[in-house]
Amino acid sequence: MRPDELELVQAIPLVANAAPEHVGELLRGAFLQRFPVHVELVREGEPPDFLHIVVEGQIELFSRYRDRETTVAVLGPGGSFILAAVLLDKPYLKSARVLSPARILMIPSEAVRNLFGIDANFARGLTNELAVAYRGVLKELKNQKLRSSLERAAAWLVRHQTELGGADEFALPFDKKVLAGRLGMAPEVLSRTFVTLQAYGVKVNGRRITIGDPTALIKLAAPDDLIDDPHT
Amino acid sequence: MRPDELELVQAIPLVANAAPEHVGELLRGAFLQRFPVHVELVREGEPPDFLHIVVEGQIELFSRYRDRETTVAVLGPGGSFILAAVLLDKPYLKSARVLSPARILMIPSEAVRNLFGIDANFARGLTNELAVAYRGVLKELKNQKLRSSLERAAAWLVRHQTELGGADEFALPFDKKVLAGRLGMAPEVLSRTFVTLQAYGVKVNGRRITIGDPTALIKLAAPDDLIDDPHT
DNA sequence: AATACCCCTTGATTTGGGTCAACCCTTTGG
DNA sequence: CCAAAGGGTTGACCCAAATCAAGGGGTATT
Repeated sequence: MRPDELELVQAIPLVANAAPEHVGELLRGAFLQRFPVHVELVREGEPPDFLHIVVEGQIELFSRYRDRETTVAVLGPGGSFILAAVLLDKPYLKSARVLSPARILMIPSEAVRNLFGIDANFARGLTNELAVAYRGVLKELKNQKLRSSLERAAAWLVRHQTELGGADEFALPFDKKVLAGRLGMAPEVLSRTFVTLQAYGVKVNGRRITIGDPTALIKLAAPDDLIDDPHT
Repeated sequence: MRPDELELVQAIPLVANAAPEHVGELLRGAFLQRFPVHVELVREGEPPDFLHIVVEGQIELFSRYRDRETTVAVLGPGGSFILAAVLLDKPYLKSARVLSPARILMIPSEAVRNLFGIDANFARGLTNELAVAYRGVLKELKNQKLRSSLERAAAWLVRHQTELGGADEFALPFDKKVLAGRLGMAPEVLSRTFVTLQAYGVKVNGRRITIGDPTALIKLAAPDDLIDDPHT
């Protein structure tokens, strides 16, 4: 790994948690690699060779069953995946593909497990990350079981808007097809949902979204910290 | 805590992971308490005062949103809940109620967090538990998004049967109403689902279930270790 | 410049599952 | 012994969302 890459990698919170004298050990067998769009990084059912951390780009996590497929999450820089599989040394439960050109830090899973036993601070960091991830999936499960498609879409818009600082106009971070998967609906349904949302002041033009009447949208979405807030 | 209770509690895996000299500290402020049916043990949104471990009985974990409610999981002896909330010191994401008379070990969350930093073995145990829980919710999310009601019911029967050692006749562990919630469908739908399952050799008489044609049922359910197996 | 491909939208139709209401049966309690 | 309450089933109906099919519009390719 080149010096500038090393610097980049050491800035990642998970890595930064490890004591300086341990970082070398952790990264000895690690790669920082670029991947083009559409590449499938990991496939569910395989044994966990590496812990993956997104440095750049977007990664879609999804699962297959019979002839169906569902998106579980979309990760951006800073996101890590298959942490639980690495810690338990059990097969991946989901697959991952590259959505937009990405750089991924791949740390051998054995190195992660070893350091976990040696470096308490690193272990603490991993566990926190895992706890946050746990709560994330749980929120997603609640989102799916408790809300309608329209509510999910509205809530996603509200949350995304606040994450972007509250600007009343912004661009979708990925294709509508992917968003539909993330929200748990067919692409056609998302299309119609956007039409319905016009009545709540939402204007859609390609990837550009305008929130014309935040109050109305929020009333529809009924955002709930225990479902939507990524930090609660 | 009485000596016989202490013995019972020390046999719990999570507790047994702690070094003997730490157990006293962990249990100093702990309770082992009995609760009658219907009691709501924790309510979502509240701050996490205790880590809860089920010693006896059944606990339903559920969430509310608007006027809806959904069951997230049903725990038996050995199950722990709200571990992630305790570790992060963030509000509970789900509520818990007693389904059948229960004994619960309640450990002050601060004691858990303190010992986590001191006792590496205890920390390892907690993290493993958390990782297993993470994978559990993720499987449940896949179950919901990838399968139909009929498939979920069939898969549940298959899995429950194998967990009971493969007997072709067994009793439902809780009310059908609760099972319906767990499976993510209305009680009426579960009723109709059981009727449909007759064509696959399933006989239902009150709580008694008979699996007449395991092959047919398995073909319908298409069980998948990455969704159904609690240990994978 | 023409073609092919992909993303998205729109319409028509189907269907899985929810809701409402009536009823049965069992259990509990006065 | 009867009433009340709660779990469960069944029928009728409705609605949200999936599916199927066609077509529009942009972009990349040759």
